[in-house]
Amino acid sequence: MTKQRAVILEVIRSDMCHHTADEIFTLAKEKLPGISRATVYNNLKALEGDKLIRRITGDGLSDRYDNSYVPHGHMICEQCERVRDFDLDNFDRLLSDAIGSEFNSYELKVRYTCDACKAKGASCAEA
Amino acid sequence: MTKQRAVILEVIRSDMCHHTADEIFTLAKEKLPGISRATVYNNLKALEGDKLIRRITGDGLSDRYDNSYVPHGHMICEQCERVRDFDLDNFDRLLSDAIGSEFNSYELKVRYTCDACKAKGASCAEA
DNA sequence: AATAAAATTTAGAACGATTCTAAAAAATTT
DNA sequence: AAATTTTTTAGAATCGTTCTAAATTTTATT
Repeated sequence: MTKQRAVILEVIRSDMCHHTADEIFTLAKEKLPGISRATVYNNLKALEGDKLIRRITGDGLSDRYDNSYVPHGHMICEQCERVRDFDLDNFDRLLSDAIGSEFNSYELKVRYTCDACKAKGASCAEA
Repeated sequence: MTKQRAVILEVIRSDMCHHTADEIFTLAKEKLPGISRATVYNNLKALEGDKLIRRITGDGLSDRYDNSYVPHGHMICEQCERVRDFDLDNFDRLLSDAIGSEFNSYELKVRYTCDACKAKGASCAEA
């Protein structure tokens, strides 16, 4: 656990936002100005390997990183792109029944419009 | 509906595989040798806009295209990367209850090891 | 049919996110 | 403290996708 890795993990754990690698790079640089982009990517990969974080792929945009490794649902507002977590009861069982096999992991993303955006605009940083 | 678009749609509908843009480009070129990569991308976007196909993002790799627009689950073998469809009963209802809101679409991907790969290797093209 | 206007195609450049590379620095082992 | 291994750094390279501008095709108008 180098100091770079510690800072990166701290950034990811410091709030509930699901940051992109680039956001993590920017935030980490505030605490460790000399840090390199490659180090961020290296450590994000290592941290996921250690099951400390989880990469969320496929908003079509950049990947994001979740401060929990345990699979759960993500609800993504199509207006503000804010990502929230949610859970489904007994979903693991439901899934393995549906596919007729054990599985290694899953990814569940729901696109919707959040309450805030139904009225006005908002971004993850704001609320 | 230009002849390029017709060929692209035909390629996507010709089998159950969930092809990448590049695979679709290669297959389309067999029928229309002069076709350009940009045309494939343009038409994939247009076809999704017309709700004739659905883009599947985030295997970490290239996006893939589904010959159905209706959301459903995808089970992805981690060995051979073959993608299969599956459905969950009443999943729309379950989801909207879980997130406490209506939603626009969802994406559900399960990573597992398919039966074929539990024994040997296999690719989408083979079986 | 001829003309004009609009939409589509093409080839390749540009782009953004991520990965790779090689050298320097830091950490660990002996 | 010397040697070995791991990590970091900066920037180049890569990959998938989007953009651009010119050429072509299609559609609409006479």
